[in-house]
Amino acid sequence: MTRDASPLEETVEEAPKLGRKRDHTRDPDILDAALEVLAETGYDGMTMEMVAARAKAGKATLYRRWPSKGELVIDAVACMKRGDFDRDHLPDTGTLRGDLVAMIKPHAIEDGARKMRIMAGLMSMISRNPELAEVARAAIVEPRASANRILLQRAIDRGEISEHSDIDSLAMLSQSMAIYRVLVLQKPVNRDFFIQLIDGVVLPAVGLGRPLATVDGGAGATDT
Amino acid sequence: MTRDASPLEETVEEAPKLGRKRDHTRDPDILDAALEVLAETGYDGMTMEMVAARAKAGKATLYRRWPSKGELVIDAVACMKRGDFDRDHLPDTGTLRGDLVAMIKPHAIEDGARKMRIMAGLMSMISRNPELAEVARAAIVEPRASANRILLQRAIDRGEISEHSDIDSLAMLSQSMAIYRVLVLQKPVNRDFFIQLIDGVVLPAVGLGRPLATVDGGAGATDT
DNA sequence: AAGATCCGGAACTACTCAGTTTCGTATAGA
DNA sequence: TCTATACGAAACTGAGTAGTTCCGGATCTT
Repeated sequence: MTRDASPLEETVEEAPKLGRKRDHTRDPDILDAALEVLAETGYDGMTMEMVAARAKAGKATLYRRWPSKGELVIDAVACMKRGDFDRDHLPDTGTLRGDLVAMIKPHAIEDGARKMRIMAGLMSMISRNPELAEVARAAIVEPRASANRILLQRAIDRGEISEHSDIDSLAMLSQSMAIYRVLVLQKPVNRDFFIQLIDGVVLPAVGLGRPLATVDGGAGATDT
Repeated sequence: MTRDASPLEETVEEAPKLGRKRDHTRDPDILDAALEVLAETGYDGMTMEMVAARAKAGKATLYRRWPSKGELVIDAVACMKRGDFDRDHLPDTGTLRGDLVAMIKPHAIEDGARKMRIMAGLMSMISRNPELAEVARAAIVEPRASANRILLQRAIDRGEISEHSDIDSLAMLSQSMAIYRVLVLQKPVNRDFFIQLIDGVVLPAVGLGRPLATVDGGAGATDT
């Protein structure tokens, strides 16, 4: 887990007297490689050799930095949190539907699909490893759910939807349906799926019927 | 996969000339044991020794009947289809809410939770084994989804909800939220959760507001 | 250039587990 | 009772992998 050495040795660690600096510059490559392999083969299928090969590193380098496969995986999953939604740059189109539709960007879909594949590979481990469960929740699930929560709360503040809406359930809804669709049904999660989900479930659930016969997002959404 | 022998040997198989009949009476125990271990440790964590020990059988007996671990698992998952909802004995209370609430029985919740644990253990395998994916879908997800579809269709036929409701999405909704809650959020899926889901998401989504302030199911449901 | 440190590669150990083989026993039919 | 068969137990084989060790070379600092 990229843990620092104990305070006792730390003075030694932080004073590289001579030679090359302790840069650990290969860490990002290794973590990325671990995520790739994880998405492709799952936790049990992933071997340290695969990760090393993918990162063009030596197995020894991995073990110099992480004490075990489990710790490497936890670190890799945790570092996924970077590069997610900025809470300050969420869409703000003036309508809930516009905001939700604006969240559907090719990059977001692709990123979400990758995270779900990783989640699938971790599933059986997650049920038995609380630390991994927490890290995965914080890195994969929470960012998107909290983004949705913000959009819904804004809609309530605008008076667009009832203040009694079950925000927590609704924030999880799109993610849970997407996970279900990808992992269980093995069907693609694309723009059409999300639009149908928004218009067929989410908006009806908050009391906003379909805006304009579902054919086009008439709600002036600046989606791209 | 409990495949019969090829037609050529079948005559031999079905004519046990002497000695004990080919009863394979241990099969159900072994399949049950496999499901238990699967739920507890996942596909990769499950070993043939564990299954044999749990079923008080010998490893050799397993291999006499199934050619490999993969085939045993597929058979075990497939045989879960038995003992699910009878399409003829679904609740029929006269209202959609009554029907949905009547589906929440302790046994159904427990059974569902077990299936989800099994699903979690199969997740990473499912993405890479189409046959297993299909078997799991047919045995675990389809029965419940189709039960919900029937209830929703009845509500449409009664004129209780709009015929434009997105039945397919709604039928999957409770299951996808339950999977999400159990596997991702690691929170309990109990009666309260389902009630809140029905009143906070499903019914609003089909245009039926909360019936009586959510405090009590005033819809005359004969649930138990 | 010299010295210290990190790296990639490869060989190695120890262990787990899928699948096989063997053998003594229990059981059902003749 | 005799015999064929299925069974449980245990030993065994072979492959794969987590984790370790060692070494030559690359790179940075002085």
